[in-house]
Amino acid sequence: MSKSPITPPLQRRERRVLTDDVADALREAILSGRFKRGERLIEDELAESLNVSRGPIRQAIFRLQQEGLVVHETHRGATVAQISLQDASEIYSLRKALEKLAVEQACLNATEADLAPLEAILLLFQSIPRATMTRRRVAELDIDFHDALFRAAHHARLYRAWEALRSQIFVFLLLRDGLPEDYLTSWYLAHARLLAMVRNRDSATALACIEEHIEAAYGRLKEHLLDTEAAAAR
Amino acid sequence: MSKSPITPPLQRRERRVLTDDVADALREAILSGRFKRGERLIEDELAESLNVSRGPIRQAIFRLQQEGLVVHETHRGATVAQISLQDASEIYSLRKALEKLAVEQACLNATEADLAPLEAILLLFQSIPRATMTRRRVAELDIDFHDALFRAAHHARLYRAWEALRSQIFVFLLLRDGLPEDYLTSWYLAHARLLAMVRNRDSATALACIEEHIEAAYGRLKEHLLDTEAAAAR
DNA sequence: CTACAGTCTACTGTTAACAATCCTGCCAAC
DNA sequence: GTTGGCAGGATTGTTAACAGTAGACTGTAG
Repeated sequence: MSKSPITPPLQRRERRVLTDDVADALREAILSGRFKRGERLIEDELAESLNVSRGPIRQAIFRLQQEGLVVHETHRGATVAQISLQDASEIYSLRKALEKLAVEQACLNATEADLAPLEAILLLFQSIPRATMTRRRVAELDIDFHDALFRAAHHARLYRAWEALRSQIFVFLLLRDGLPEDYLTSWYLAHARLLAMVRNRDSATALACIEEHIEAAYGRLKEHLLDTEAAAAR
Repeated sequence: MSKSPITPPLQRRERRVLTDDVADALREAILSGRFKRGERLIEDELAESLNVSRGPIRQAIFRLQQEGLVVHETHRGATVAQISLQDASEIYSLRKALEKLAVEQACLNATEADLAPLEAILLLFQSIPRATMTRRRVAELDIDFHDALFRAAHHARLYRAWEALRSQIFVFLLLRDGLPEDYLTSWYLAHARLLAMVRNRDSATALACIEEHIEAAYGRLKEHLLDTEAAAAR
């Protein structure tokens, strides 16, 4: 996920605190694969390597647990979360429910200013030469698009539920490594269509659209997971 | 919410830690109204009154924030969350989405053992003399019933999303203070019907049922909030 | 009376030392 | 060979002291 480009004007600039930095660092380390799945996160080690005391590390770990990137057991410590087919099923079924609500609410509440970021992401996507496009870059744009959609819904609790899923979805998006041309074009079309429908306040069609979109994403993911699983079993 | 009566067998008895106790104490204090809405939670005070250092208090506050009972701002401290009509709308729209998914998944995954607690709660409800029934007791049974439903869905992430809403819903259930006879009977009927449908794996009807149930609950709540708001304005 | 600057206090954020728990490896007993 | 203690080390949970910030308070000038 890229840092949000526009800081909203005249809003109380929320102060960053050590825990925030630590959480960002750990999240990045996990997402970039520097920490392997299942690896233990030892507070002392992290504290030393990040030059911080254990307090902020501790809080950051709890935050990442809430994001689903880490599992923590009392007196046993934290480990990087592992993902299974079952997890994928959970994540995408919940995601579908949340995105449907988001679309519905966005159709009701979104102003044109809320939709501008979605438009901007699509334009940005178009402006990037296909040759320089990386899997990671697409994943970031994808997450940013949906993030903006959830923001446009103006539903704080829904947004927090989405936050608990977001990083886990990002992990999935990074799994595959090919970037076929037809994926890029269909990515653009699907998102552009969705935006148009929300803009038209066409709730029913938008709902069908997002549902299909998420299901397609899950289908591709599942296929990939089954493939790699089969390959690993060999 | 009453403590769960049956501890599941052969499961790693998760050790309780100070943070857990503190979180429970604070939650109880908020739900019982001992802490008023908007009241500041001062770490030092709480630490002293609970005879614990500030560490566990801190963590407990973050946990309650995640449950939506408390809002926390950097360098400013935590306050007990206040609820508005807008919040009620958010909570019930999200709740509807989550419960629909829960019902769907429960129809797919629930074993008879998962449904037994639901049955038990209904029996318990019947066994309590109407005269001794309190608003709080009904609220606890209500939350417990839905909690068991979410458990029966066998969907860890969905359950965590529900946990982030549960206490807030409980607050709403405690708001009104009358306990009309027809409310009690319709409560029983609605929940019994829902259970029967899940047991029959009748996903479509169960979905319609839960949707109606949540919408009715929201309708009653909204009416009440508008009433008290109007009364306060006078 | 209002607007503004500087100080002061109460509180949160951070640190580092202390206590409790879990896990490992070892050894003895059966 | 397997089971059951029993140290010892590694790691988390807890505490208490230190550092930094936000908001209130005071006093002064316009």
